[in-house]
Amino acid sequence: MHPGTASRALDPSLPDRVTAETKRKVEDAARELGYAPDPAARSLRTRRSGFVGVVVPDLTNPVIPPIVRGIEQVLWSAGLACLLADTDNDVEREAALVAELQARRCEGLIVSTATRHSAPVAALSGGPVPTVLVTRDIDAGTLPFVGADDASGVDRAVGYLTELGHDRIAHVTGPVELSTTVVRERAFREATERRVSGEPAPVLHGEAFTIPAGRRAAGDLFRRRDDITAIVAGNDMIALGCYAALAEAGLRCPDDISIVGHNDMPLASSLQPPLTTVAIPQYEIGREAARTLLDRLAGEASGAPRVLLETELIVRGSTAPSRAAAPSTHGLRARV
Amino acid sequence: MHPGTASRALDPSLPDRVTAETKRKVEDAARELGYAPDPAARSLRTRRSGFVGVVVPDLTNPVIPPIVRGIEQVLWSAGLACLLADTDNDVEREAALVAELQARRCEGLIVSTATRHSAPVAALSGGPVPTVLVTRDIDAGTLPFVGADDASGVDRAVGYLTELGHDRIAHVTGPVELSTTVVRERAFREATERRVSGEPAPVLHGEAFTIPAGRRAAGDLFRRRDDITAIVAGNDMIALGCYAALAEAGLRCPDDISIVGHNDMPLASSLQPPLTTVAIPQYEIGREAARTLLDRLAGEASGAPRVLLETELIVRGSTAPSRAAAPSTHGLRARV
DNA sequence: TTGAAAGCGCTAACAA
DNA sequence: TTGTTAGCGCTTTCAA
Repeated sequence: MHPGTASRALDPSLPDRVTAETKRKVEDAARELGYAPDPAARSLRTRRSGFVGVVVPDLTNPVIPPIVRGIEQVLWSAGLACLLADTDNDVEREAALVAELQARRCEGLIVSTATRHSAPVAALSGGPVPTVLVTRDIDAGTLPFVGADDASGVDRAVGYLTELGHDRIAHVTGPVELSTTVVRERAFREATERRVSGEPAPVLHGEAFTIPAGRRAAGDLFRRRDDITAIVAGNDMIALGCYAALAEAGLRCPDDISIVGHNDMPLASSLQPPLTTVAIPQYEIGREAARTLLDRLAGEASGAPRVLLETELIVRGSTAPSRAAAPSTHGLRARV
Repeated sequence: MHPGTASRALDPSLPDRVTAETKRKVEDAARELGYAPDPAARSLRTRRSGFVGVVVPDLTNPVIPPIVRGIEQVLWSAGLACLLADTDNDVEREAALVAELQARRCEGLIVSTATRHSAPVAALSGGPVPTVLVTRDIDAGTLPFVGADDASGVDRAVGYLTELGHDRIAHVTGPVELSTTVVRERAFREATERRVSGEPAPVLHGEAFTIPAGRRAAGDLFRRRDDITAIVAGNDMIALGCYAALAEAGLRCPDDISIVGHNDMPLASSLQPPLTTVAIPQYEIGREAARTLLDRLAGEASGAPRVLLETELIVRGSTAPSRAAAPSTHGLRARV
């Protein structure tokens, strides 16, 4: 038996390069000897490493794991393994890990970036390793992006609130360094401009997608305005921060103020009150990002497309008709 | 310049194999040319792949991500990359992924197994690839294990409940296929046996670590017993299931029944009531598992040690003094 | 259809 | 200390 023949027999991509007879014999022998081709040698010869790098900002952020699962699942079934790298939302770490992943000859990269300004990520466009961005875009817009259609989700949220009679709606955002914040904020401004008369709706910036950040920003909001009857939160953690600020201000949700979150993270329905939120198809986003990368690896696509998957407004207990609709009990006015 | 010399200059493990002068020259040239050694060729020569496989049962399970982060962080700083594989709690998938990871020549494996009976995982012991189990052990006990000291955590939970005057305590477990369930259940039986007089405390089995499973099991419990005043839940999701079953039975937590969870998952403090729970050091468990693997890779350890990290009882709002302490208002008796 | 041979890029052993 | 050489295990071209 000759190594070349064996190699041919074991290669499933070109069948019938050998006799059925030889093929069977080779396979039997391989099984008997517990033989499996050495990936390093194969990789050296074929110039393909067989894995892709997956860069995430923080695995502890509840939006991320389902996305990673989706990615991982599609990639494994395409015969590719995932090298996982967590940047901890740190641009320097991100730069180091991206470099390391390239040095390891990943065939492709799927990145959820630390910030929309990330230079190391932007530098990937036009480079040798095909890259797809997931959930978090960069300003440059030069790389393929797969995420949720947050804008239409926010628009629907604002629409729902106005249907409930709210006309004093505020937005408490996440960190401005993230594209998700920018997109949601713009969508909020446009939606309120279109649907609510009067002066522009207030927008407060949280410095992170965390409960304390949301609480601080919402606290500021309540100190400045006592007429707000509804809040669109940058995400569900921010919404939880709003819950806390509300409680501190002696207000109740949804009786005094309605709140809408974003993402429909796990346990959103177990909170008190259960959170009305814009759900994004996290798992499907991951799968689609992986598929998009596979297309590029196959050389079947180019450019920097943006794939936006549909969102859904999940109505739960944190939203209710505005009491401001009846002017005499106008929102927070009651307490001043 | 000769390739051998360059290779020596670039190898940080044996310093001073070359002149400082040559070393500088080589490094400059490398930088200028953007040269980085090809990992496949290096791997082929050195017989080291430079990565380890990380097998998880479900990245969506809130206990897992912090552990993976810990693993990933320690491993990266040791120059090893993580190949991530999610088995979705499926033994066949687990078998396939473990095989694939071995075929890819992982230097080591860190596994959180799908079940404590997993044959493919058990087969890893004594095999060529060093393996460390994390959070979930196998019955065979033949592999190194790193996890939390659940037993003492459960013991402390039961102790705390008895201090509050509870003497009718039940346990709603997770799935019996997991070592965590077995350990916690045994600890519960021993603790109640030691601290509570009378007949053995009731134990109900949930079929998964999910809210519906906890709800079903707790519902069964309430149908069978109306004297229970406290529940030790198999984990926090089971505890949430208990919340639901409680509400359905027209009971309140902690007024009628106290509940203690396990893990202190994210948002446990945001639930209503905030969940009293046994916290496990998830991140540190991951780090320690990675360190344990590194020891084996360095050949500095053998055997199958069990490393148990300390737990902590976090007291929140789901536990309160037993009303049964005052016999006339004895727990659930009030409603029958 | 199969055999033979070359070579992917590196590192380790040996020679100078 | 540096240069030279061989070979890791595979795939692929070319020849038979």
